[in-house]
Amino acid sequence: MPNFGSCNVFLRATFGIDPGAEIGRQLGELATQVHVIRGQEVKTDPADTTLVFLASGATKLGALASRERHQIVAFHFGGDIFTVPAVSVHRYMLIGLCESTLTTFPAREFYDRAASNPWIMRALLERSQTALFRCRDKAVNLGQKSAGERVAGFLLAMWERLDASEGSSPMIDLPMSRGDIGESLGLKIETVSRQFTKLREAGIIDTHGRSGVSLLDLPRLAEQAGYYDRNTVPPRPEWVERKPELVP
Amino acid sequence: MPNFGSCNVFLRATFGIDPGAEIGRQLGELATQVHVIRGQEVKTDPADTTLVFLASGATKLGALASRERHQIVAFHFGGDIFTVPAVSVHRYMLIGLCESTLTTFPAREFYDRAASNPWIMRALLERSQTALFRCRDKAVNLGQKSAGERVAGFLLAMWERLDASEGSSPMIDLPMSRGDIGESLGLKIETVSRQFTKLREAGIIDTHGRSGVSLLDLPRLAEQAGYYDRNTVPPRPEWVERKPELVP
DNA sequence: CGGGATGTTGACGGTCTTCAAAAGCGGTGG
DNA sequence: CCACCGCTTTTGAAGACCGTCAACATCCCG
Repeated sequence: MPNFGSCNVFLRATFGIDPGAEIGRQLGELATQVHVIRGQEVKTDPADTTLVFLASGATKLGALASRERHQIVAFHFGGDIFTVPAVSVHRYMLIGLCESTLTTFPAREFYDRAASNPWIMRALLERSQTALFRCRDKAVNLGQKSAGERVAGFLLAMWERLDASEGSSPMIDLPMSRGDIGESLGLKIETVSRQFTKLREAGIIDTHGRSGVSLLDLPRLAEQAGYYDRNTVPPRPEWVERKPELVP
Repeated sequence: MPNFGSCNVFLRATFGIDPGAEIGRQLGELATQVHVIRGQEVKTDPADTTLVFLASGATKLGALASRERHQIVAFHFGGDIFTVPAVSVHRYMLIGLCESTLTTFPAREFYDRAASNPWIMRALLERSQTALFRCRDKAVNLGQKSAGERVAGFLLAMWERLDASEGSSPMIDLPMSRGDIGESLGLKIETVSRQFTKLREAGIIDTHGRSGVSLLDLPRLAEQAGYYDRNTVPPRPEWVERKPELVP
């Protein structure tokens, strides 16, 4: 039985599809409406990729490296479109950070039906690449950066994605716990906490309760994150210090 | 001036396009043929994403976290299609592991021209997702696994991708140096070397020269990689030990 | 066969984790 | 409105793992 809930909102907002159109009906047939509360898992097909539209709320996409070792590979917020992979070497799971409503589709069938619509495929491709680029940046952070750099970088990334109010000192309201942050950054909760304390003592941030964070000094925060310079174009010349080796 | 080299091979092999077709001509106009030797960088547009088809050889896609800190986010081999991101918080660069020939396209324009062809878009989307899933697995490894687990997992992944000869004990010929492996796994070269030594002393692998590795005991190697069990379906039940929290 | 790059091994030190306990927040009920 | 209680967060001390520095061995190419 077709499920026309936030699915229609999704199709219209993301792809510009009139829900009354034939393609809208065909895709709507694949939709499953899901509502989760904080901490609850969204069940996805372990045998095939699931396409997810997060209508409202926030979720974390995590993987099990082994029992007791979780890695969060991405946070998602209202309006996001993403995929939950089938089980391979790691098992992924999608969990609500707060009360959230979402629409899920079996990815393969969705693609089959959407293939004839250039706009949809283009939108899916670009969002997939955005996710890939974010994931690559995460890999760089996990592989090369210290705990302090990771936490600072995390705060900057969240500030950009949560689009804080344009006050004098940007303030963000983190929907995830310190534990979630740790699992996202490959750090233990105690280490995350210590880094928050360091940034607070340095006057770079301030914290309010469990979730409120004021970014008092963005340039210094970017510096702590280990970026060259976030606001100017990165260095262009001389990238070939890794010897080009003798020409044939 | 259109460049019809391995581009035609690419279009035919990947998308089933007859190079004589109009779409083939239009895409061919965007192609740039590149030939690199070991250690040489493939120049890509810092301002826009580049789509790359690797006709033959092998490359590494690396990012600069800062000067002197590189992270390799992916290795690619002949036949692979992938993208090199524009410069954002990190600068990416594509470097040959050995003599390689490839074709590059400006991604945006390629997508514009290919949008009307469902097959191409579908193929691009699925390859993008493959890259995303690999990258997520890498993030899990970097964030949660020990040096020993990372090296063992790396060898298994390379064995699968390089498709070793079907001998009694699989043997692979690594095209990348220990340094490259370290940069891929977020470890220093000395640590990688020590882990190789451990695996060799345990009788799990054997090494021949710089690049040859025999995988003498695959099950034990998978065990060292920290996987539950690579050959059976991962555990299905009881995944919600993270309390679903009180129902409203 | 020789030289330089690549890889290996050892000792030591720093960063993050582990283990343990105290403090703070936030929701519930009086 | 305030006191209580559970859970999250913070803080501290000790230990493990990986990184750093340095020396040596090996491989591969000319």
